[in-house]
Amino acid sequence: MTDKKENILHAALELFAKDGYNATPTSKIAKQAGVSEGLIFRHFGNKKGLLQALIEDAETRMGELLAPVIFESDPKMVIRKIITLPFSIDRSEYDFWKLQFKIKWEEEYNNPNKMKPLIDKLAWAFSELGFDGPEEEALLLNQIIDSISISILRDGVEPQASFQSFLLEKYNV
Amino acid sequence: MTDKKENILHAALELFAKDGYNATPTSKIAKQAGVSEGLIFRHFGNKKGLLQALIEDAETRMGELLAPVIFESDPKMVIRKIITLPFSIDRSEYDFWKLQFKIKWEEEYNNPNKMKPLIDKLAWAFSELGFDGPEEEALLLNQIIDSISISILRDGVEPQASFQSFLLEKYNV
DNA sequence: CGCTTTAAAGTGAGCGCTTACTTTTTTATT
DNA sequence: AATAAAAAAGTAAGCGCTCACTTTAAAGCG
Repeated sequence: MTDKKENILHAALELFAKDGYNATPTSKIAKQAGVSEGLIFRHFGNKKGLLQALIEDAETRMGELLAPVIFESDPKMVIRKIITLPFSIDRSEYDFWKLQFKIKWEEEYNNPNKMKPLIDKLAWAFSELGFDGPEEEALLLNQIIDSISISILRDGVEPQASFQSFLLEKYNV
Repeated sequence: MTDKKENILHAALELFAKDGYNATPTSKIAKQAGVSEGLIFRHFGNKKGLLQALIEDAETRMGELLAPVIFESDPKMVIRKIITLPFSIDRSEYDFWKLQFKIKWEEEYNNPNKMKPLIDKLAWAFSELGFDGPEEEALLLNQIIDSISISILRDGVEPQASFQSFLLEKYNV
């Protein structure tokens, strides 16, 4: 990966996250990346290809982020780890995750089943802990995590340690 | 409001909700509305004005939807009504609400404080019911409602009566 | 090593097309 | 015929993308 190629990815990420994919012209990306417009197309084929590269990158990272939860064997720790997750996103990666959430609203990129393995794991954990309706609990917690992430990324809400504690206590983990 | 003006609003709503604002040309809106393109600009000035009209309409409707919750005096009923809300959205209005949620990702249209009155009311209800940390509970429930709406509108998840019951029981309302 | 050849990376002008919006022409109504 | 509403035609800017070309890096070889 050359420097300029990475510059393009970085600029595109920032602009897509802020203004949206369709509202961001390739000319603007090139300008911000300090690169000729043509180079975008040499490296990524077309504008969609550039977005695709960002998405694939994200899928890898999402997998890495969820791995410690999926492979955790202590049910309490599963719940604890998933609750902690959105509060531990690094600021420098906000744009990165914001784009992922934003893109879910574009039909062709949204895959509601992507979270299935996580939800299954949560259901298992709740079941182990003797909750009534572990599937429903899993679904609910997944949605809570989702919505916390959204409030942080979209609304710019400061991640509140107190709210994290509140959740940890609520689930007793 | 003439018929054609309403046709334009209806077509724009559908297309904006499906493809997004920027990806929807006015020519397509006109075609779907069975109207000449110029008429859009006669009625709404410009494309943004058309979007604005849809947003203003939504704000009114949102107020109407939340009024029964805000003015409810029984704390249990406050919780019950807000939980029931996302499950009672009429299918014919999915596009309408989908657009509202989609638009929150555009910085200039997102106003995180819009839900303040509702959250305050929920906090009051939880306080009345003797919950620990009523503010946190209010925030949490508001986010749950938000994420349920999203899963229905964005992911096309069928509203599950069983999940609604699960929540009502969980909150004992 | 030095020299040549090939390949890869990078440039920027510009093309064809679509877009939001405007102006002109037609149609309908009183 | 006069006026307003709608349709049709037109415009200019901006878009994604191509392409002919230059520069830089890598590979082949005596």
